Amino acid sequence: MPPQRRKFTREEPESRRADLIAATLDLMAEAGPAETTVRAIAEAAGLSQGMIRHHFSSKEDLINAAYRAHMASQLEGSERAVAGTTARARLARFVTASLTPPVVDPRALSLWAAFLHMVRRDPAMRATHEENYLAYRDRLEALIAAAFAETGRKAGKAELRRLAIACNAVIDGLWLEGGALPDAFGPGEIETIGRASVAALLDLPLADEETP
Amino acid sequence: MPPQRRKFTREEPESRRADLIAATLDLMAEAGPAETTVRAIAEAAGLSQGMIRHHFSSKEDLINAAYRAHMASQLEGSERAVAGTTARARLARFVTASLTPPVVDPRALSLWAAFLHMVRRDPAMRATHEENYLAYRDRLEALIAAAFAETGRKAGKAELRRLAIACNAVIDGLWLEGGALPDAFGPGEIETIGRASVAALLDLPLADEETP
DNA sequence: CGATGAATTATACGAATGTATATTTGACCG
DNA sequence: CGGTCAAATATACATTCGTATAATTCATCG
Repeated sequence: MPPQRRKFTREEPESRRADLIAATLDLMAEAGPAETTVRAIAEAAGLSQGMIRHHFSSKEDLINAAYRAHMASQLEGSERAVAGTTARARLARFVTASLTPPVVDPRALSLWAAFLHMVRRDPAMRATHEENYLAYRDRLEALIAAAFAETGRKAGKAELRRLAIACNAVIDGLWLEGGALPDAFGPGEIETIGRASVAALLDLPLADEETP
Repeated sequence: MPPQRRKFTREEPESRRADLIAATLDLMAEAGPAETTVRAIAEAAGLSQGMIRHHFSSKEDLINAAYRAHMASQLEGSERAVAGTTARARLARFVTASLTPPVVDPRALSLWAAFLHMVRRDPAMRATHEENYLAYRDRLEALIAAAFAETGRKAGKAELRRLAIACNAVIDGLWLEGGALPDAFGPGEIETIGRASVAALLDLPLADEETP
């Protein structure tokens, strides 16, 4: 009787890569970077550990791919459903989308912390990070400028910058606190406070979200 | 000729513990948790690696002690120089102190990220964390309430809570961005935006900081 | 000044990690 | 239906980690 080997089915490399990336993000978020070993990743993906280096050139390569996938998903979350008839409505929905799951999520915060040190050190990851970060802030600044223009408000370049930084900060802070202490807020409380805070910072009434 | 052994001087255990804690925080902030090994800590402290388990019961014990020391230092940073003649001045200085080094610092952000996963898992660290976090928010809410009372403003309990959350969020967000991208802001810009934002959120003019 | 003992160094050990290599197996094709 | 080859498993290897233990050395005290 020969020693039994695991049965398996052949899959497209792309599909396996996606599985490994998903398993990496799960572990990174829930167990932390220290527990995210190649063996743990392979087991979480239901594969043998050789698959990491078969589909990726190294563990670091897999981590980088997982980071890119996560960032893309986050950006997509903020961009979702920003449509609206007026600029103020678009701004309001942008804020709401940025403060709603899956953007605000313990998992997202956990991943952000897990990746921070790697982002600091690895130039490729750092580039990905700054790119997405500035894209988000520019998007916010453009929405603010449009809302101002719509209501006839004038704002200098410097003032616009300050307001974008402030709005971005309150959104980031709520994102952070909502992810760190999800039970400390009632349902919808974070989004409500976020919209009200942006309105107060801009001195611009933001219409309540329209039902799509 | 006997094999030469390192020379050393005896120190108070308390002093050695402090050295090891400082080395741990340095490594954690600059190299990340993965590089913070007992050997690296001992080398950074200029000691041999046996000292970790001689002065602490385990590496985890040392990490916990380092975390407590860091949190105490951070809280002290926010509390510094909150004196002032009026409640509004005290609030303004509290905001400023919370957005000035060493509170706002890439190192502090790095440490926060490094400790996040440990805080999630370890009940003792989690208790330390929530204690300090809520102490900070309560302090902010009390300062807001005092500033309102001073100017004759009335605010319900729920409104006070929402405003404290919002102010806390903008401070946290600026803390995060200032630590993540220190070069993206001019000197004093973060504090200025922080004070202006809190003033806008509360609809309460905050006097510029008085010279002490 | 020699004995005492804790502080310190040095070394060793088992477990776990990332990587490398060898072997097997499933699916497609002529 | 047998051959082919990449996908997949299994195993081995060197390194590093936290921990444990043995061997020294500095400082204090009678």
